[in-house]
Amino acid sequence: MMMARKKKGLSDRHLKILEVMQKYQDENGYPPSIREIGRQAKISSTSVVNYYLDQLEEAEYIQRDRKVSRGMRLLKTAAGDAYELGDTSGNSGNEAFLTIPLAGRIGAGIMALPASDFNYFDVDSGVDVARSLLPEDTSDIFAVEVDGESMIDAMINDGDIVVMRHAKDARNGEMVAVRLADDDTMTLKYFYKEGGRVRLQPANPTMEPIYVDNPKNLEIQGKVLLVIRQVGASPI
Amino acid sequence: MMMARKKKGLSDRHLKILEVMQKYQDENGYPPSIREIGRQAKISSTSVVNYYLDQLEEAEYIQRDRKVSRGMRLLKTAAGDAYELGDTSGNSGNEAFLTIPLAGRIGAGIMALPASDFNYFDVDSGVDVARSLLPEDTSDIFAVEVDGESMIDAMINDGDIVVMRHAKDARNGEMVAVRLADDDTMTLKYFYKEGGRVRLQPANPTMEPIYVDNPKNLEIQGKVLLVIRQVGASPI
DNA sequence: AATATACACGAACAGGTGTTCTGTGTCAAG
DNA sequence: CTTGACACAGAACACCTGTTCGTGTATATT
Repeated sequence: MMMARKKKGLSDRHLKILEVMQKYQDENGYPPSIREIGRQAKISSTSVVNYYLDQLEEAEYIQRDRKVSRGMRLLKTAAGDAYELGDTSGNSGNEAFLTIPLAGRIGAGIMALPASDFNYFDVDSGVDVARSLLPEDTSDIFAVEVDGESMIDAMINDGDIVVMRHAKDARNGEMVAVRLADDDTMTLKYFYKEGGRVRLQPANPTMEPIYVDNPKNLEIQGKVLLVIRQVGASPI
Repeated sequence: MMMARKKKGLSDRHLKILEVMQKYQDENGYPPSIREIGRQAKISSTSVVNYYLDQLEEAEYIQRDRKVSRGMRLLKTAAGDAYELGDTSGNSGNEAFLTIPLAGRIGAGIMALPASDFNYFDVDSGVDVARSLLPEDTSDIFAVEVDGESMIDAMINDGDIVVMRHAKDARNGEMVAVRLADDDTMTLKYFYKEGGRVRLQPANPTMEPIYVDNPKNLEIQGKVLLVIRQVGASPI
C-alpha cells in the first residue's frame, strides 16, 4: 500500500470521483450527473456523492453550480491524479486533443531524450495536439524541440517540434530517432532493415542513405509520429 | 425581412445556436440546456430549439445524447463560425482547438488556393489544431495539403499540411506562399523586401535565395503559420 | 458508557429538462 | 384556392437531477 498522497485528505473515493468526472467529460463532452458518478464510482446513494462533491469544491478541486444539472467542472486537470490511478495509456481516446509533455531539446550531438518512465509531472510545458493527428495508441508519447540545423536531412529544422513515441525497435518504413554509437550523433531517419544491415534513409529525397552494418552501433530511441513547425519568425 | 439564406443551409438561427453553445460551454464548462439556449438565442419555445438541434445533429455539427440533460457537444469549432459571425479577434475563451478547413492541395505548378471568402461550411475535411499553436487572430485561416516534392527547398515534403492565412502582402521574415508569374510556379519562401527587389529565401539554409526585381512578377497568396507532418508511412 | 464526528444509505421532494402534441402563420407549388 | 412543407410558439407530460432529511454504523473522544 503506497501512501504517497500529495495533498492531505483526498480519500480513495475523492480520487475515484475525480477520475470518473474527468473520464466522463472526456468521453461525452459534458459532465456526469450525480447519479452517474455514483454508478461509476460504486456509490449507491446520491447524497454520498453530493457529500464528496461538496468537499471537493471546498478543496477547490471542482466548481459547482447548484441547482443546475451536471453543473460541475474540474478546476485542476488532475492529470496527475489520473496517472496516479494508473491510467497512463489507454485513456479511452475520446478527448479532442492531448497535451504532450515537451521533454527537452535535441540537437546533433546532445542526446537528451527522457527515460521511458520519466515523470510527466516534472515537465512544465506541453504541446497541444489534436487526437485526430495522432495514432490511436497515445501511450509513451512525448515531444522534443529541435535545436540547431542538424536534422535538415530529415526535413526538420531548428525550432521544430517532434512528437515521438518511446521505442527500442522499429518496423521498416518508420521514421526513428537513432543514435549512432560510433560518432555519438543523433539523427532522424527512415528505418529499413535489409538483410544483415540497416539502411537509414533521409526524408529529403535528394540525400543519400546511410548504411549501418553493426547492429550494436545502432541505438533506436523512439519513433517519430508528428512534426510541427510554427512559422512566423525569420530564420536569417 | 431579408431572407438571405446561405447556399448550404445553416440559417442565422443555426449559427446563433452554435455560437450560444460554444460561448456557454466556454464560460461554464458544461453545455447549456435547451431552455438556456432558447433564452440566449431569443427563441421562446423549447420545441424550436429542439427542432434546430436536430438539424444541427443531422448536419453533424453537434452530437446529441437524447434523454440526457445538457447531453450535447460541439463537433466542430470551425474557424469559419467565428469568422462568419464577425467575431474574428477577441473571442477570448474559445475552445482549445480549431478545425481548420482543408481547402485543397498545392503542388508545383498548380495553384488551388481558395478565395478569401469561400464558404467554410462547404469543406468536408478539416485539420484539428490547438489554438495554442496558432496566432490569436484566427481569421482567414485555411490549410492545404502539399502534393509532390516541389516544396523541398522550404523544408516541406509531400503530404505535409500547411496552415496559412490569406494575405496579399507580407512583412520581412514571414514565410509566404508566392506565385511567380513568369514561370507560373508556386513556392513557399521567406519574404524579404530589400530596396527595390524582393529576396525569397528558402527555409533550407543550404539552398540559395531567389531574387525578384519586378514586383508584378511576384504574387503573394498567403502567409504560412504552421506546418504539420504526420509521419508513419514510408516514403521510399 | 456516553458523546461526537465522519462516513454511508435510501427515500422523498421540488424543480429542471427533454420530449411531444396541438395549433398558427407563411410561402411556394399544384 | 388548396395543399403541403416549413418555421415557430405554447403547453402538457414524464423523466432526470440536485437537494434534503432521517437513519444507521463505525471510530475516536470524553
